[in-house]
Amino acid sequence: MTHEELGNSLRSSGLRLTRQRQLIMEVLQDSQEHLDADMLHTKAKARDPNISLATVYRTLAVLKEMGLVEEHSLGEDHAHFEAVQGEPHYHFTCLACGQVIEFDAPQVMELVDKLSRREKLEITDVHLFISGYCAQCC
Amino acid sequence: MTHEELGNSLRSSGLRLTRQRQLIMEVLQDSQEHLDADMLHTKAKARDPNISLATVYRTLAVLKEMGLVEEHSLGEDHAHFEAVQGEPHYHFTCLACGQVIEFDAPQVMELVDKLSRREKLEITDVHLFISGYCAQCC
DNA sequence: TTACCTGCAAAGGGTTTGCACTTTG
DNA sequence: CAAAGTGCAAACCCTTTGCAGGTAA
Repeated sequence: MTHEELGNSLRSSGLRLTRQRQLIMEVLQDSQEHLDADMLHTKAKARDPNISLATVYRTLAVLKEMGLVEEHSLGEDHAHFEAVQGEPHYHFTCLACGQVIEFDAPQVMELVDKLSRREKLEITDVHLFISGYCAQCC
Repeated sequence: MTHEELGNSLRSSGLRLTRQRQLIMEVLQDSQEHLDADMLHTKAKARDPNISLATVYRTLAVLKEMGLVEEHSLGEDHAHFEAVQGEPHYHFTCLACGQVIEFDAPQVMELVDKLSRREKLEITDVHLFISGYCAQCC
């Protein structure tokens, strides 16, 4: 997602492309991990020392609403965020070391499609989250 | 789960069966909904006006640890709790009316088993959570 | 120019904890 | 009786919000 693409997406919703919004999007995209709001804030401050945590939260809400960012509860008491990639995928978290393993599983969307047809649901979000202990920590 | 069964489970972990713990377990089992801590506290107070919210939280932690209770994040900012039933099952929440639909899906555990073998994981928890709009709210 | 956005600091709300007292085994 | 559990209130921590000043379009 380029500067222009982000700007267009925002403007088509009547929103503005600010320095802070672009920075937060960049940090999310540059990061392979699943950042929480505080880590994101820290990384963003490295490039804009004045950016506030409130802006981080407000921007995450905007980006989520636009479908550019996903929020996950990875078993902790606070949220983690991730720039939306192409294919849907899911997460395993090790309760000992905290490592997150991503995996895909097309069966999940098949199952969800069946369910939504059967129950006439309009699905907006699917989260499959697994926790336990990884090979190193078992 | 009877009084005696709960007592045995607790004692085998070096814990005690208190009036409060039994009450909280009973309220959870009698309830079909997915109660949050506050609703559980309210229902428990109907039978023991002195029971505190802190005890509810502490007891939920104990029951979770023992595998008798599951905690779910149903898309809200606070947790919901449910006495563990026989078969694993999953949840859909309507973003408009808040209704929760439970469904089972054996494919999920198949998939999880494959993943755990491939990655040599020891799985302790599996949560599949779907949100969107139900037939009435679409 | 004028909405919209930001930073700051304070408020909010669910959850946890320290402590003195009570209760279980 | 000793160890574990409870109630109360305060502390915690993540997240949201009110407001005055700043900024994109």
